Amino acid sequence: MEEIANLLKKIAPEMAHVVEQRFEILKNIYYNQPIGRRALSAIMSLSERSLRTEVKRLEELGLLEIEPKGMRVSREGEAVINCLENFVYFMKGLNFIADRIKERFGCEEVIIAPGDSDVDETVKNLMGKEAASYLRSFLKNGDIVAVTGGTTMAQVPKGMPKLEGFEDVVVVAARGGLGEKVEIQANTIAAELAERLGARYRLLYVPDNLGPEAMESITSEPRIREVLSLIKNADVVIHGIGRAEEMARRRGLDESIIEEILKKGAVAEAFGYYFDSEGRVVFTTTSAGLSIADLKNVRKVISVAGGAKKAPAIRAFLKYHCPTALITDEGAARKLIELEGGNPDE
Amino acid sequence: MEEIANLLKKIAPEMAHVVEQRFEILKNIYYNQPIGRRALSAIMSLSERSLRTEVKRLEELGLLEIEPKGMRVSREGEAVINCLENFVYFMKGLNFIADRIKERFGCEEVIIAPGDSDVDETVKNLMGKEAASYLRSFLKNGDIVAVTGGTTMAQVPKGMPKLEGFEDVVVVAARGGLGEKVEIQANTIAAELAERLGARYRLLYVPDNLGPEAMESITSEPRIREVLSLIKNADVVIHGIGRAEEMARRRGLDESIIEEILKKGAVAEAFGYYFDSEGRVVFTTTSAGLSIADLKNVRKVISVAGGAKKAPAIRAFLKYHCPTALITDEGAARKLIELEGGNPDE
DNA sequence: TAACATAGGGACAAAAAATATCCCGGGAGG
DNA sequence: CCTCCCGGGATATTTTTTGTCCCTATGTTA
Repeated sequence: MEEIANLLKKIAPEMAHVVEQRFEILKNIYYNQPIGRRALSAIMSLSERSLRTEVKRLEELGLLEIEPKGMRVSREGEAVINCLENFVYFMKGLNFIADRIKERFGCEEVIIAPGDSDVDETVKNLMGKEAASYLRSFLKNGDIVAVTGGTTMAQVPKGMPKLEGFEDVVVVAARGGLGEKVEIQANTIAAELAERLGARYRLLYVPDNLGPEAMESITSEPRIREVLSLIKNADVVIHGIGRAEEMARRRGLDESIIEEILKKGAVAEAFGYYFDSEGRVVFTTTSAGLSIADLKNVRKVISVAGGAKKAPAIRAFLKYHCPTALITDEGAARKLIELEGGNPDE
Repeated sequence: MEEIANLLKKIAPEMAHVVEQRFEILKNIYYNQPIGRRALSAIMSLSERSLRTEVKRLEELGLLEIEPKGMRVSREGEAVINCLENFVYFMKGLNFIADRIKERFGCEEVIIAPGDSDVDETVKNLMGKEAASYLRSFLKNGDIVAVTGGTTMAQVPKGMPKLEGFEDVVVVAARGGLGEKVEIQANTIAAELAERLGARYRLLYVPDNLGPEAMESITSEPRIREVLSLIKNADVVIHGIGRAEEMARRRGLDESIIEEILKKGAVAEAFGYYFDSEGRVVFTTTSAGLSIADLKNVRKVISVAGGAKKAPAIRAFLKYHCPTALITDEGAARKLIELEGGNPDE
């Protein structure tokens, strides 16, 4: 397949754009159906008119159904979306970019979803799907899986089909820490993922930023201790990476502390740790859960994060610790190569 | 590969067309280089201007070199031609057409070269190559191979690489019959094919249309008898199919006889036999060699014929006897489906 | 050497296609 | 009932493609 994609790019590079765009349109409709032209043209940055001509084509090709309620992708269109994803991957040269990231940072696996989640929310679905299918590829019954929160992480359980045979898997939140919307909290994600896997789950309720005494008293609770011990023995960790400032705000840190963190050059956050652009830990929230030093002992670490804006954060984290697998998107991946002084397009 | 071609046709058929056209252009330049725009636009039925834009693109893509002497395909262009050929096959849906022909006429194998040899002489090369590679796939040392003449058949030895290990193969002309240009006579082709295979060959010099007495005296010659016995025991027959009128003229039949043959509805000729559109034998030239009744006993029969104009002739022959393999081209294959009341494009 | 054929490429008008903009009637939901 | 969004038609404008004609360079032949 890769050869054919390269061949086609050689003889008709325009085709890449056309195919990518149509794929993008189809995908966006799929995730928002039924949707109208105007709404869609707003989501994608495309003039309504040019979207209309494309849509008309897609309808003629039978990939799309246009109803008074809006547009929906046809049965055939769905099939095309699924098949096309891999093809678009090669068409965009993402395999090449993935290889370069692998080589540069030493990851075992790098998976890049086409698109940029900064621009197109649906790309997060793809990342979730990829993370889920990667997890599935090696997960054994009896494993302990720790997960963190975040909007991207929230897509991981959604991308996982209902499975059986994982009754002895335990999914657990990697860190305490609330203060976020419930649907993107680690605990929620852990529960959802467990449900998909047919596995068990354990929740961890430890607020961020407790004082030392309060922390001690909470972590001495037997139920909490039990969960913490699970976390320490996690076989798999799936986690998001955030931009330092954004995460600090979302976690409700004091403005003075935020200022201090940023002054120290923090650009990335993961597990409640803040990293500067060289991958050094510059600040730690006092919360219970997975300690970053434990990462080395974890069998599989899966980092999931995308969006061009997050590229510096991803880069910082990769410099600190190279995960087993990085699941990202095209926007972040291209930017990452740029930050490393390369040109994504060869 | 087939899936990708179908996918591409589904989501961007215009692009598929562009790829086909560029491939066609590249191929035509390759077989005629160095060639100018005007000459090329005459060969292909394309306006000079539109060819010019395409050519410019191909040059920008580095597949083509434009020199004062004319255009030539670059080294990379050659690679693209080679790799793309199979892909174009699926893109044009030729596999689908081939399957339909197989099913309709019961052939074991149908191979379709892209293009139409009526329009583009170079397509005959492709047919020759396909025939050669098919022959190679099953030929055993010790086999007897009988061949006929014709312009298309002449491409079969040219498409055969020099081989070893076929020292005990004997290639022989299937029918006597001269009156053609030497380079497309069965004897010439037999000799050439034998040379490529590293095999032996035997020639057959029996003119067409001898009187009964002359025929008898010739066929009683020991050397002739020996060749005839080889032919009767042929393991493989590779033969062309011609249009009845054209062949009758080329063989130098009397005008009155030609008229009579055509009156009987003859449309096809093979081995010196003439068939009407229903596949009935309506006339036989009196010549020595393979009798058409012997076809049934031949292990492998390979029919090689192409060009939209020949479709009725091919159809007639297929109705008489379904060969093991039919090697034809796109023009003939599409027309064949049409004649059978189908639509080549589904 | 001069005439000739064929090469690529420039220029420009005509045609076609893509694009922007606006508006209309219709159905769903408040 | 009104309002909002839906698809789709109509039209003017811009951009791209296509058709035509001519020019000059280069290599070949008489």
